[in-house]
Amino acid sequence: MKIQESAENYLESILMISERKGEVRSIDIVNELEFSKPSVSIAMKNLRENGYILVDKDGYITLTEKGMVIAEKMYERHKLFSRLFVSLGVDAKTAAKDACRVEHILSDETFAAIKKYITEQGII
Amino acid sequence: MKIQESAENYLESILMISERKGEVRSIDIVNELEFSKPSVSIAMKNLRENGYILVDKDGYITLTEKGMVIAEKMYERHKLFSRLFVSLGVDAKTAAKDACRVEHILSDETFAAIKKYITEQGII
DNA sequence: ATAACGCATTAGTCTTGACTAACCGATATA
DNA sequence: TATATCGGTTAGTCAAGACTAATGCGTTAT
Repeated sequence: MKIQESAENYLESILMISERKGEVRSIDIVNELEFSKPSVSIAMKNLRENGYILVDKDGYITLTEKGMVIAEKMYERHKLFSRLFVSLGVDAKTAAKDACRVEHILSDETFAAIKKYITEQGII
Repeated sequence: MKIQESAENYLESILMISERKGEVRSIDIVNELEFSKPSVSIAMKNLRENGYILVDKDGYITLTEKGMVIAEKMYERHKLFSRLFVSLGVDAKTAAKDACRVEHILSDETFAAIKKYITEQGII
């Protein structure tokens, strides 16, 4: 089963929230992403059933190894593109919004090439 | 009505085909994008009904002013990103595929910033 | 003249991923 | 104790955008 763009996004959010506040429940994701409770509930059910997250009896969510791999990949891309766009003069909010879309669609090859370039050039 | 990503893609293809072979019918788009005939037929119906294209009695398609504006915007972005990715060392096919996705999702602001940078740096 | 082909369309289906309305169960509070 | 709130779930809906199967309809070839 190929992971979908929306699933990648949820996993990334779980990682971001857990770094920020230490624990993650569905309601935190609702507030973070501004999706409805049912939307998040159904997404968490799918992630759980496919082995990307664990949910304890009190509703606290943790990433599995498999989920963490994806979350970290997306988070790295997100940070890189946000910073890149801002350093090119884009407004922080727009940069974040664009990064949030771009991060999911680029091939590994293209991402690696961009990363290499901006690292070598010392752009960010 | 906000134009959708898929509509932008069809308009861009119409422009590319018309530059390449002078005339465009639905079947040319089928061959170009490798979608099914019904998918293209329905898409053309929507573009026609929303004033982005004209279709004559023999099925030949032309862009309206409104359609051309979008087609050219996407085509410019496509060319810029393809060339950029290739110049960073990405395989041409992958570069084209990634450009084809990125071109639709970036804000005007971010695209302008990228364009400015790569022009100033003489990258492509 | 009839069969075959090429192009377009119609009808109906599927998946992704969002939504609202309504409800459940636990905890907190008047 | 009755009720309100909070977090979560179930059921059902919607839109975008693809698909297949089948049909219509000129044109070409037998």
